[in-house]
Amino acid sequence: MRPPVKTEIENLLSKAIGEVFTAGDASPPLEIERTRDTQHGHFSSNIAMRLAKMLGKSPRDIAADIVEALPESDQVAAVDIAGPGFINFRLAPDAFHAELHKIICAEEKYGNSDLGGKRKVNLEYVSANPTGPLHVGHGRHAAYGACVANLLIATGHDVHQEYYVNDAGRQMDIIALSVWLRALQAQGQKFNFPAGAYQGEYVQTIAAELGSAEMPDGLFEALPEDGDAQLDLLIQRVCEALGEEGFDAILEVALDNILADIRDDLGEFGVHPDEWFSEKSLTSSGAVDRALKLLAENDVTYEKDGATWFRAIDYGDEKDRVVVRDNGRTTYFASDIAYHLHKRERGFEDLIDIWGADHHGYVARVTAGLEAMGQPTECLHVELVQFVALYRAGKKVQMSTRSGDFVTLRQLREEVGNDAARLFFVMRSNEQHLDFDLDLAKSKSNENPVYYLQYAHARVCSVMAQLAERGLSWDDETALRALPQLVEEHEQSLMLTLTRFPEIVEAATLQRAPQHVVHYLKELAQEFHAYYNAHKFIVDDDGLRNARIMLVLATRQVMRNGLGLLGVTAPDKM
RNA sequence: GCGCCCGUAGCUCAGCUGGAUAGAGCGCUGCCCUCCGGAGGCAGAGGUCAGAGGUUCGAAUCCUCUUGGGCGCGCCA
Repeated sequence: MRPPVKTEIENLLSKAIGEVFTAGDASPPLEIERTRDTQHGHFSSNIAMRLAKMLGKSPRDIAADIVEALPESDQVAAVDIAGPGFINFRLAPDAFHAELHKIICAEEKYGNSDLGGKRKVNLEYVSANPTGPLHVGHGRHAAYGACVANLLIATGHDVHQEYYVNDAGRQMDIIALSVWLRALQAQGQKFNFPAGAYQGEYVQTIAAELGSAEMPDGLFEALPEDGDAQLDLLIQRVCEALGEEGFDAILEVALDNILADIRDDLGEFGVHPDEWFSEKSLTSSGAVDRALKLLAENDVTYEKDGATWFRAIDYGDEKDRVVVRDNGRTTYFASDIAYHLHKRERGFEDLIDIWGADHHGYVARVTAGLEAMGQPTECLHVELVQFVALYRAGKKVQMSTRSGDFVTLRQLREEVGNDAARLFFVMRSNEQHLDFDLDLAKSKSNENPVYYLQYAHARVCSVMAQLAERGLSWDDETALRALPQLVEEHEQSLMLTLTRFPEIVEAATLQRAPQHVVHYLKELAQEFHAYYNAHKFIVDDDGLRNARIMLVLATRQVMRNGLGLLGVTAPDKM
């Protein structure tokens, strides 16, 4: 299969440059861009201007030399020099026709590439604490992460998607305590439910599964004022009353329930991690101890105030970090560096972490940990996702995790549907705050981008149905021969836009920016709708009709592929 | 106080990791089906790219400073 048009131009250009400047000195990287205006052709290179200083010649002279040395190509119709020294390429109609054919043949694979070269990538996202149902913020993480995964897969990376389950630590103790207390209440025990415990209704649902619970004597006696200290004491007393095993059993019930709920929720949302990686397993497998030992061997830990500290400052962090507390328990951070080391040991070249923006201070810490354990810091890529604010009737919906008063992902999905949720979550850059307009997401109007995109797809389906109704069918041989008849401006620009898709996928992947795909699809839909309004596709002329149908089918294919990357369905009818 | 992110049309945002005259959608003004789905399309008005310096052939984009907003600075996870 022939290379994408852009690659063809790149090849031509680098050949020409190699011929003109045989000297092996470092030349600036080739940059081929789409022109904004077709007045300047279709592709443009600034290479002559980049070389000007190095060669001590004027950009336009250099450009002339390069153009002179440019090999012939049936894909290029014209090359000229413009402005300060741009080399502009105008593609031959043939190039577009070949690309259209390629779209039709490649089907769902159009846009895919081997950019990644089977590189092993570990992508960790969501990783919400299993202490309650996912809320809308997690939904954004899920949608974004899944899109990045789709992009990486489409561009030939070997992707492993992971959800890190924080099933160890104090938060889990608190959820277990919360469940237990609710179980007591369900049996008629009267007491004030602690403010710091988990308030959500789901806690009572889980408590109902627990069956009978017995109130230990003096459970609430002489509790300290401080909320945290209060919880810790309660946990300690319940632990004593039930025994370690009894308490763990409750914890397991809570964990299983909540995790099952999260798994279902994500599954319905089209998000399917390959692995649910348990934090606890890092301790039981000895991975944490190994990491700590490695740090000690590298002489980057020390003892102070009864705790073990990691010299994070030496690796660019703001302060040193505790890895083993004075009570002997390892910290969350210790698990996390062990986890990242473990990922590397499993053979992943790139580790992509998707975290909440509130974790940005954590980046330096984990990077420091990896480096101190002898790992290259470039292997870690952290993407931060900013917060989501919901708007209903123009007003911000108040949410607070603490009081259990938050909108869950499931509620959101039920209200606006999976497609709208998936699209809205990735419409904006991940590092930008997202204002999620619930009314817009629900509206069946042209303002709603979900409908705008899906409508373009459905419209093509409708055209095909109409074609069949008239007893006609599409024939690719006829279409191929007749492609030169597609001379209308709408057709030219639609073809041009279609050929950009692989470049968009590539750019979106490299920048981990699915919103590029969204914006591209809007543009494609816009051009298609304009074309639809301006011209009839089902015309009497056999050739022209088939050619137009081919163009429209290619549009549908790209729309479908793009929506697929975003995790949004492409319905035939709406 | 220190660190990270953000500031582009009235509103919500793009701007392809330095390119040619800064773009969409909504809203506003005026239009377009005897038609394959009007859930659509066309045209117009609307900008000191927060501000000031700098880097260079060239800056909304990169670097400093100022300013406004968000977030973070635990032996929590």
